[in-house]
Amino acid sequence: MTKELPKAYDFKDTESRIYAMWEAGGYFKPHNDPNNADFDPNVKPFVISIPPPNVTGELHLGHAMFVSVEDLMIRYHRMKGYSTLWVPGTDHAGIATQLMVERDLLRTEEITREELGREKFLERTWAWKKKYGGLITTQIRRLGASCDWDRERFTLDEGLSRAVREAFVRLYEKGMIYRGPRLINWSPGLKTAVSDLEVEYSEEDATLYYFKYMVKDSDEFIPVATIRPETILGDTAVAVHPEDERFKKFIGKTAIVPMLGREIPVIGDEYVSMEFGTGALKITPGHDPNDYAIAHRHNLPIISILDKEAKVNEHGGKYQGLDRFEARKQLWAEMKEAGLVIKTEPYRTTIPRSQRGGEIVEPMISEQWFVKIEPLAKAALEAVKDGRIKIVPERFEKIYFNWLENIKDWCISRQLWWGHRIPVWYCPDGHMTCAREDPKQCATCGSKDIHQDDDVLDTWFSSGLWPFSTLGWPDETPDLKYFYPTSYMETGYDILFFWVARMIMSGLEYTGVAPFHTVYLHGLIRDEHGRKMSKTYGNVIDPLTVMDELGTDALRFTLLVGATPGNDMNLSVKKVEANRNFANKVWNAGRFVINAINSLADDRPQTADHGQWTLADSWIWARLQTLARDVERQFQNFQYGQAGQQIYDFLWSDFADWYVEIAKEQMKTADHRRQTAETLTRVLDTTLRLLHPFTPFITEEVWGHLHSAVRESPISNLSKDWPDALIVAKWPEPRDPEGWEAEKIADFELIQEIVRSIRNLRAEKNVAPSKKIAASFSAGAKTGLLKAQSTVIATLAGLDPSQISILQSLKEKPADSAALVVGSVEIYLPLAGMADLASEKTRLEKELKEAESHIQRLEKLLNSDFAQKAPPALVQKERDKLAAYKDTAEKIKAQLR
RNA sequence: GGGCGCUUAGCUCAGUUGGUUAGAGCGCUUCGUUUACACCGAAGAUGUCGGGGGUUCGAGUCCCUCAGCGCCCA
Repeated sequence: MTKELPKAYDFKDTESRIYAMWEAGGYFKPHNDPNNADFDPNVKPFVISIPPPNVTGELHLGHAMFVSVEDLMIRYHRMKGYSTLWVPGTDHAGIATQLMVERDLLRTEEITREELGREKFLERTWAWKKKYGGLITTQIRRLGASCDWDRERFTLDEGLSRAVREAFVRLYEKGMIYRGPRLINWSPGLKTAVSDLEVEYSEEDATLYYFKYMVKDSDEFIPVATIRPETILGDTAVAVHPEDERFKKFIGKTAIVPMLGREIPVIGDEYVSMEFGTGALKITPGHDPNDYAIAHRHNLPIISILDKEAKVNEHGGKYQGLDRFEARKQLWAEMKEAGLVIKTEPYRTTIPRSQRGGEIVEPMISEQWFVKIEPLAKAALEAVKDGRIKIVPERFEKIYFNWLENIKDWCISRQLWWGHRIPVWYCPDGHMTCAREDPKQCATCGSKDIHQDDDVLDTWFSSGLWPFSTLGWPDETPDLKYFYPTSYMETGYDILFFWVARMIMSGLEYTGVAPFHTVYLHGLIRDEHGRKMSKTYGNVIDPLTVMDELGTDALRFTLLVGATPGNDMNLSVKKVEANRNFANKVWNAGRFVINAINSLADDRPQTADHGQWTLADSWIWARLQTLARDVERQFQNFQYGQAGQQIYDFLWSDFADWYVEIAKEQMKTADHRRQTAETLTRVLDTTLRLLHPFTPFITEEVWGHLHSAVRESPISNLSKDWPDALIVAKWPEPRDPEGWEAEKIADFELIQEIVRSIRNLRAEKNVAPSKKIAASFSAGAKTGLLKAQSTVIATLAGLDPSQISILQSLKEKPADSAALVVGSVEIYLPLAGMADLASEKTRLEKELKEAESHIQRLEKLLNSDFAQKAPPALVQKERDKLAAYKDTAEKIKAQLR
């Protein structure tokens, strides 16, 4: 006998213990490991690489989301028998981590990274990583993540760094990487270039400044408008539309840059819109992408007027040294004095801001490294177009195509210290040496005086290699050979371009195959009213707090069931609470079943073998099989939320509310005790298996108790092929119906309807729940069924079993009784004194009206084209319904007479 | 400017080959402490499925259109 389980599920006591048990049991490791002697290459693997979180980050709901979904995918496939591997790891997150350490240095030691020096700073950052790097993985464990921690990777590990180096050198050797001065997005706050993706555009209030571009040797001027007056200092032309009657006479003339006096040409270009602004455009190729393109067409010089901190440089004349915004103010004031100003007006426009720091990004000419992206993008496009990779939900494929079709070369160098340093060395003559191993001398001239490029690579360059670099690439390791390509890539749609697209490009380029065959994208999590969670707004939900208060399973179930693929979800603690209650329901259903099993050992009479299956037994079994089929289908279609909801409904409504209540009665009879315990066991076992990927802790815990109870019981044969832990139990495979199910379900549903209508009437008439009442049934064709189920009906509807009469028909209707009509069954409840005749009449009239409205509706339907054109089975179904309503109506009418 | 998504009960949302009385959780009303569970049980109320048009025997579901909200790209 096991000892009594507590009334409420205690997740605090359970979760860490269960996780430790799983990990110690080696269940997170693929059962078929290519590094072991007994490896079988024919066993199918299922592999996910984790989206590596920032190594120094802290758990947020985005992490909780992807861990929940991926763990569900992993557990499902593990139970299905795949050799399942989930590769965990973390990302060095260049900018974010460096900023964190810099901030800390400034706060604690009032020292900048420049003052400290590169080497020392990197030492500090590694120390920081050591200190905080384990936090996020610990938190991911708390979510129940069943990843193979022995295979954990970090993007700056030796192996992964080698992969980065290899990837860079290969591209370099193929001529797909180049270095040069180009117009890039410069983040003055971070003092580094950032890629196009790292710039966000926001619509803001700005000012449009109108001023005069004086034409040389004349009093005439061309009016020009700009948002950024300070860029006037870098103008190298004024452009007008060649057809513009107002200005075309100036084409070929010379204009004078305000305050600097520099002479620049007036050019004609069709890019200029005659309607917009003044119709004339100042051209600043050093600080505007469109102007940059125009400058190329017209061979204009390019002047850069800002330095790395976005202060005006030596090209800005007297404004040198001023911050860009300060320069704007001062220049404008002085232009006003010089009579060059026309007007200013408020203007709404899009402002480019740094995704990280939030400050305004400055387009600037700068020497950077780029990847020629077109051939890579083309291959990545093909892989999705021809179906080698499928994106779920499908609509994101369009978004993916659109991005790749318009992609520009990728700026991969960053002026940071924390990251993979660019593997290129320069000698004094400017020769470049790009090598897999650190070179000792220049490959061109042999000079020993070489130094490595100071820049590091974009963090996403290394994340792009993640699915294969984590498996050992570029070495042909057993892991790489067996587990690559991986199976699903699961992540948020917000990094479709940043990460997913780049992984696809890299995978195809370096390994020749798509790195995964399915991309599953989940949505973002918002607060309960759909607002973005933000610290300033104070609506952030901390997953750790939620787990502390309501349990991991409740959080996971909420995230999994509340979301549809690719759609954002609104989360509230209330929802998690509801699912905490569900966990408790699972616990108590389990407790009931275990008690039932344990009770088989007592000395109450029971048959050794099970008797005839009862209607309830058959019904719950049929329902369970339907559930298994539905869940399987939903999993195949990535409809995890739907699957979870159905399991929830089955367990709570069908199993707990109906079957368990009936089982209590069945357990009292010698003939049925044993089979009832068996059915309870089988159904709970299967349900726990189906539920396990959603709520792994509670299911494992309950299943463990169930397992030991069964093992020590007279029905121990049921568990003979159960494994040691649910996590590796066999997934319930769907089976085809055997043919008997529909009838049993229909019969049981009639019983349910009868019970409900009796309960309803009792409630309406305020009959005390404890009061057992008599009942007469006129059951017609259902007499046999009702007789067989009279105990069930009596128990559930609060009838006195000794005062039930079930007959084909009643000669006359019992006096002083309230009548109920359920289909063709009439029920009489002697409620003398409780039910007055007048209200009885009203109630029956209401029911009659309802039945008649159905009759009307169905007759109309069946007289329409529906009868000819709809599938015959469906038509028959409606005909049957009509017959039933007619029967019901007749019986009610008889009552009213 | 282009594209995508959302609009279903008071709130938050499900609803995938179109099948005929539209579901859940929370909230609300009434009753109940029966030996799995009050983190519970029983009963109940609540919807012109954003508006309009179309296809169809049949539309929350497909098509067109309009409106509001949100996101992505330029």
